[in-house]
Amino acid sequence: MNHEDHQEETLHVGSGEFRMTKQRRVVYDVLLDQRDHPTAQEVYSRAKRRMPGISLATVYNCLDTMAQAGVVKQVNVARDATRFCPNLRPHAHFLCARCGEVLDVDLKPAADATLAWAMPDGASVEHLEVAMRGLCPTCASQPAQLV
Amino acid sequence: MNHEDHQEETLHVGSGEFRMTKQRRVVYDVLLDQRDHPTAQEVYSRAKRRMPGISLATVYNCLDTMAQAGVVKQVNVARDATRFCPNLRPHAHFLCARCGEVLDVDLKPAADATLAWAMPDGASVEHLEVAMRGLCPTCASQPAQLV
DNA sequence: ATGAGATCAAGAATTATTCTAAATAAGGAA
DNA sequence: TTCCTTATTTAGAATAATTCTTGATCTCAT
Repeated sequence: MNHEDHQEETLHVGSGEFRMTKQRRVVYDVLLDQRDHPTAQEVYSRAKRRMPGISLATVYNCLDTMAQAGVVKQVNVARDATRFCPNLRPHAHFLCARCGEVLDVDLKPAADATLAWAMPDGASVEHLEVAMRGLCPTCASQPAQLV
Repeated sequence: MNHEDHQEETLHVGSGEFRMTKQRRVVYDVLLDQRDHPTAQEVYSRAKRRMPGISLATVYNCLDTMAQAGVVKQVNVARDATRFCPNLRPHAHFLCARCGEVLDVDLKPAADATLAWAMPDGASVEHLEVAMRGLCPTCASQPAQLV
């Protein structure tokens, strides 16, 4: 008998644990295959190409579940929709004001991102999110836009 | 003739310039008087006590205008409503996961917050927003919550 | 005083996200 | 297998923050 179509794996990563269902697999693969920090809507569009019946609610559920489990990260660089990324290294995000692209910016080896900040004595930081805006290398080297 | 009631001042601060109208004055004073990073709704509630006729749309407009002008900062620590603060020093924000309070965290003197990050070559950073979550000193020193 | 442009008010519209309820799928036990 | 319990998915309604629209009002310079 052939198990391949129905077998699921249970993943233990980060803080949580969750079943890798078909839908979650698709959503996760979407994030892995094109690492451009898509929004939930964008993930939904891409996921539908692979699994036409998938629903937007499910995409939200999957992203949420995986974010809880620590398998993907939620990214907020602007005030619009939350974006998602499967990069688990400690990193910041850089939104290019001209082209709109979102880049990962790695933490330098052995660096401590909180070091520059005068943390209140006794505070414990569990989570850090760094959002930068500016011009990406490509756009910065381009002549100023005439519009 | 008495000018006091109608006279306006024009402020030149940061990048922009704007007229300090009665409504903007009220909104700005609300931010100055209680520096707890209120949301637009919260600013609206407080502003109405001083100027009952003010509208929510106007509060949004005022906050937006002043943010553009660089007189207040928009703060995004969680995914919920944007908060506002009149602190113009370079600083990060710390959201206490237990009590919900938002604290300002100053940049250490002469420190560079981007130093810890491996910025792509040639990128120019115009804006940096740092959001931390964890336990504030008060909550961290409290015994663990039973519930 | 007057006219142009900025600002304000009220409510409708938009949009991201969450919630609800019912249907389906999965894993374990007999 | 077959039955049972629980988790997941789905579709659409509900929520909530924010933006937009329109007409009224205010300000400033003339």
